[in-house]
Amino acid sequence: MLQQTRVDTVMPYFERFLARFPTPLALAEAPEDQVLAAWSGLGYYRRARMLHAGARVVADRAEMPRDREGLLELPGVGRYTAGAIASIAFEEPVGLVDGNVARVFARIFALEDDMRRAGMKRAEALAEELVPAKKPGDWNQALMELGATICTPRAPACERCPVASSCRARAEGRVDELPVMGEKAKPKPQRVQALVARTKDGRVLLARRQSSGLFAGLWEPPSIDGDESAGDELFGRFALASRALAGRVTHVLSHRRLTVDVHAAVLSKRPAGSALPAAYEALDLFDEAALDGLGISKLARKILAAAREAAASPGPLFDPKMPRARETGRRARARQS
DNA sequence: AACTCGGGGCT
DNA sequence: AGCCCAGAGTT
Repeated sequence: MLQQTRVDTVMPYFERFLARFPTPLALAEAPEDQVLAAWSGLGYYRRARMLHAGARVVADRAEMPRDREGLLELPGVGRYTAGAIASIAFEEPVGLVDGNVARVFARIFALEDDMRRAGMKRAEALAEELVPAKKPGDWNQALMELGATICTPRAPACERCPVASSCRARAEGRVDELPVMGEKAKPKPQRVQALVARTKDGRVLLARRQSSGLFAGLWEPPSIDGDESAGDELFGRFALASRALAGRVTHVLSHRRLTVDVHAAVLSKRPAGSALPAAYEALDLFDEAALDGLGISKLARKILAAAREAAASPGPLFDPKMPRARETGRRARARQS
C-alpha cells in the first residue's frame, strides 16, 4: 500500500484491510472482487492484484519467504519492498531506497545524478554500504522518517536536522538544488464518454474492466474513449428510453488528464450479453446499496455522483425530453452564486 | 530507459 | 496548478 502513497493516506485502508484479511491465507482465499473492494479509492489497483497473487503464492507454499532474495520472487515485491520487509520484519542487514532515502542521500553526499534514473543505482549502493548489522530496520526507517519529516522536497527544516553538520549540500548551500530530478512527462488530455444507465426501479448498469490496463478489474459505468461521436457507438449497444448529458467530470492521473462527459439514461430493456463494450469483460445491474462492496475507482464514483446530482437538481431549464448540458464543480457554483 | 499505472495533500 | 509520494511491472 505504501508504494507511491503517503503513510497518512494508507493508514485507514491498512486498518480496514487487515481487519478484513488478517492473514496471507485469508487473503489468498478471498475472491478478487472483495480484495479490490477493500482497495477501492486507494489507486494503483495493480498493487492489490499483485498482493493477492503474492498471498496465494505464500499460501500454496505454506511459508513466508524470510530473506530479501526470497521476497523478491513474490509478485508486487520489488527492490524497495523486499528490502523493507527483510530489514524491518526479519532484521536482515540490507539497504533500501525509497523517494525519501534518495533525497536524503542526494543531499548528504551531494549526488549529482538524476535521481529518477541512474542516480537510484548510486543511492542503492550507498544504502547497502551504510546499513548497520544491528537493527537494520530501525536504521532504514530512520532514514525514511528523516526524509518525510525534516529533509522534505521543498523547504527542508535543516535547523532541526540531526545530521545537518554532515550534509554536503548544506555546507555548499545547495540544499534547494538537490536532488536532481529529471523531467517528468505531463499528463496527456483525453476525452471520455460515460453512460450512467438505470432501470426504472433504480438499479444502475456497471461494467467490469478487463484484467489489464487502466482500472483493471474494477466496476464502473461503461465508457468509451473519444468525443461525442464515440459516445454514439457506446449508447447504441443499449435499449435506452431516454438519455441526456448530465455533466462533465475531470480526473487527473499521473499520465493522463481525463475529461469525461457523463450521460444519464433510463434502460427500457435489460442489456443483452452482446451489448458488452470493448475494454470490459462483464456487465451487470446493481442496487445503490451494493456499490460499497465493489471495487470502484474514484473516477467512477465522481461519474455516478454527477449523474445523481443532475437527477436531484435538474435546474430551471430542465426538460426531460431534451438533451442538456450542465456544469458541475467549483466554477459552476461560483458562477451561480 | 521509457512508459504505465491513482489519488491526494501541500505549496 | 504543480510536485511528489515508504514503486513495480511491462515494453
